[in-house]
Amino acid sequence: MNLQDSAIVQQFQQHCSLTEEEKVLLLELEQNPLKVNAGDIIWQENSKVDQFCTISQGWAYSFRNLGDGSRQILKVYLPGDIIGMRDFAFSNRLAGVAMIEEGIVSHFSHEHLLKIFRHSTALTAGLFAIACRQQAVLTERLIYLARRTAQQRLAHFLYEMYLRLGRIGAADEGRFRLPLSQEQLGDILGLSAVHVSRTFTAFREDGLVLRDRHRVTLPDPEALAQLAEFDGGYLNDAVPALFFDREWQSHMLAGPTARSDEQMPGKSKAASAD
Amino acid sequence: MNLQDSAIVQQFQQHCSLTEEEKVLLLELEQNPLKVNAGDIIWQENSKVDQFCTISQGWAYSFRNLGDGSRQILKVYLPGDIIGMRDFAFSNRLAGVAMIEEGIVSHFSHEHLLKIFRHSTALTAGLFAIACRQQAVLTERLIYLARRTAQQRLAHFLYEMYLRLGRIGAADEGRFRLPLSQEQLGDILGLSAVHVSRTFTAFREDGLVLRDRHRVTLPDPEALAQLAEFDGGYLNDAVPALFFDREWQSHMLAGPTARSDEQMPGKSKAASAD
DNA sequence: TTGGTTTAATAACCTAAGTTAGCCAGATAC
DNA sequence: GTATCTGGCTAACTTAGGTTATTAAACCAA
Repeated sequence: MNLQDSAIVQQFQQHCSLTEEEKVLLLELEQNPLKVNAGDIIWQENSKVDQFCTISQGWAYSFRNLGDGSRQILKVYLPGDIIGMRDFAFSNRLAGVAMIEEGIVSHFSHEHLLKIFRHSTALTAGLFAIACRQQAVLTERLIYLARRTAQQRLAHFLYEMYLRLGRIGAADEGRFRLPLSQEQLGDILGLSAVHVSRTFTAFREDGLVLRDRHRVTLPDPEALAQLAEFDGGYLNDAVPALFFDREWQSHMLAGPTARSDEQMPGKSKAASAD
Repeated sequence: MNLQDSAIVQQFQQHCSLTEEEKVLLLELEQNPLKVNAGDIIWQENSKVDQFCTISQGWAYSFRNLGDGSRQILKVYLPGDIIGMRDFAFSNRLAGVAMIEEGIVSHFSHEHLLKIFRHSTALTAGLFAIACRQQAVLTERLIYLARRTAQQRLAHFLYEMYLRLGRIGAADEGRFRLPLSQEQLGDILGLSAVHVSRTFTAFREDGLVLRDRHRVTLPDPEALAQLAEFDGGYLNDAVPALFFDREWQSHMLAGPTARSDEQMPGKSKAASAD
């Protein structure tokens, strides 16, 4: 694993220049790559929290099995995402995580996270920002699960995936691969599989979404976004605090002890680590 | 404001011993107390993110106004909570915050948060844990908004408030004050006010919840929890990482430079900062 | 190939919750 | 005092989405 291959390093560098030490700290997160198969459980609900994990290939999702036999999918993870950081505050997992398709994951420990906290304020702020972004994504989902129609929910999800996939180069011109069954989509959106099917049929008739198995085409992504009342603010924003922090550091550390690559990025850019 | 008055310090000390420097860092969060009235807007949706805020008296809530004129309440804040940390990663507020009743809030800056990151790994981990807990609470809400009936939603919310209020000494024997109108409850639970009323009526007939204006009585809180399929794991858990960190520090810093109050708490206890 | 399994489409029917409206009880104002 | 307003309760009606079932197509294993 070198610098260019690391999706994590790339994400941090989108909004913040990194020192060599910081790059090493991040690369260590991907030190133990492990090949996993479709359907593999990364960890079970209620299992002991001993480590976190990054995903560098494949799709995964976190889920909760509910008392009535149904299931809620909480989040879909794409390459470059950090999995399970929420469990930092808990001794047992609040949700299970499973692979949607085969891929590569790397485990890292609590201790490593604390090591980052101790050694780099910038990375700490970055991780904190990632946690905040995850909360924002969750909040957005909460709103549309609570208040929107099935069409809006599906439209919102598809458009969000379109944006996320676009950022990692896995979508172009409204086309992307979506390896999820309608049952899984239902578990994401709080809908029955039957109603997901009905909704896709309605979208097909309106020419909003074309779906052939796992290939999805959005002829007019913006129309979909409008239907979903999609407001991208929660995905596409700067991290002002990081920027400020670098300013502060270079101010205080100016002189022979200042780090070598301490330039300000012209304009801090969106992070997609969620 | 002295040590004993600070709800924030108390919360951190529930699960981690603090050095004097750390206590000062936390106390500074409540340096600028401001009296606010019922209905006052702390900040508006989309306004610029310039600071965060702690609440030491009164209730508040965060909300989003939706396109169709409806509104979703995202979170209810009680004394001791930190408000708006999620916005750390954004330049504009994703949600507004308003007071439910009069109270006291204290603003603090981005810069102060970074100062904490720089000066105390323990506080950083604690703040990170708080952010994780907030995510857990949000996740729980997402699940019941997506999957549960109106009765379960209301039962879950009431029981959660009962636990949170109990922890700050504002509930006893199933009785507490809940200064929320049925319309506000509907905005929290994704229900119409009419249906909230119907659900309260059903609970009253079943003897599960008695409500007189803002006084709520739960004759049998556990029955309510069972109805809601309430699993308290997301509220009541240790923060193992903090514990580990102290162990590490005392290991490395042992000797004359070790801090004075560096004892391990017998058993780390739940934090309620969410 | 066959037969089994998963996934998807559609129809028929059912139910939980939304909507609208009317009414009453406390507050608050004049 | 009376008028007004807000919050809450109930009833009647509507609707979005759930449930069950059937069929067909795609995929997979032997």
